Amino acid sequence: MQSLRLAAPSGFQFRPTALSHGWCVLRPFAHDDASGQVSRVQRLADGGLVHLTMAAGEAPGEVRVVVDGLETPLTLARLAEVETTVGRILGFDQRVEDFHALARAMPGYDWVERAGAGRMLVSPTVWEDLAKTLLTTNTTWRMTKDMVARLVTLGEADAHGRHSFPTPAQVAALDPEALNAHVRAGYRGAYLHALALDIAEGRLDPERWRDPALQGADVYREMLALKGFGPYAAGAMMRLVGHFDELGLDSVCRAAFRTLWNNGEPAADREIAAHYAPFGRWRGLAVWMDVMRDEIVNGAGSL
DNA sequence: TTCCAGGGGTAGA
DNA sequence: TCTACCCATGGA
Repeated sequence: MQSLRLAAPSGFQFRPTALSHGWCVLRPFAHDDASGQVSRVQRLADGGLVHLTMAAGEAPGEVRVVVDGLETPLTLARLAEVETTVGRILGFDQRVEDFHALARAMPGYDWVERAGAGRMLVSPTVWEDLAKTLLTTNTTWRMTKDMVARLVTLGEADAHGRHSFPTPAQVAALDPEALNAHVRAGYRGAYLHALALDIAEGRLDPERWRDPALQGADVYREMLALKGFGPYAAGAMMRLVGHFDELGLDSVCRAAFRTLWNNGEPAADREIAAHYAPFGRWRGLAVWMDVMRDEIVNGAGSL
């Protein structure tokens, strides 16, 4: 076991980042309500499996990471990989200052900067986020958690039986029927298998989408071209690769808008879009802040 | 039994 | 661009 202390960017807050959406409770992530810790098993580039436990550090702007499962002290290469992975998961590279400045000036959004919200918890690979997003479509959150949990058992397990997220090759190695017999993803199973196969065989490189130099419209178009990814799924994925110019509306976003901004009345998507239009290139993030406001500000425990 | 969930694909207008 | 219909799954 080895304990690390990582320096987070200015203004970073652990809790609102960990709870920025439901990802912290989708395997292999786990969230401990009492301690606020986020943990997961991670497969390193050299094949070693580590269990990472991430938490707010004692000092402001510090994140504490406990690494378990491999011989310690870690080699320098493994140490560097763990630091990079944790920084990515917690969005250390996400620049939220401009969004905070904008939110500060918008009625009803001043809490965002005060709470230190705006960073999205992401997976170590875009592939993992794609697979999970696909499994949120047209199903309940409960079912999503169950499908993801079954999918994750295809990954390698550590000595305690805790699995890492399977690689595209591990998922693609099963035939579609066997995959779906295991994951029980319904019609989504074929899309999941095709996605894994495209990545494993090099036809698709979703990691590229994290390049901030890419135009959001181009990334969005490529996401929409994936089977099973419509406006909701592609819009939600955009948030996870650092582009916020799509709304990614789903039933949760519409419900949040109805409650917060429309006197409990249903609103057409064009009305919702008009509300978020003043946020410009940040509108996709503003949508999600409304969804998570109760969880982050009040600890609603809805995850 | 029917409805619906953190929707999307396809066919036909 | 819009609509109708279909798509597995499982809880309410």
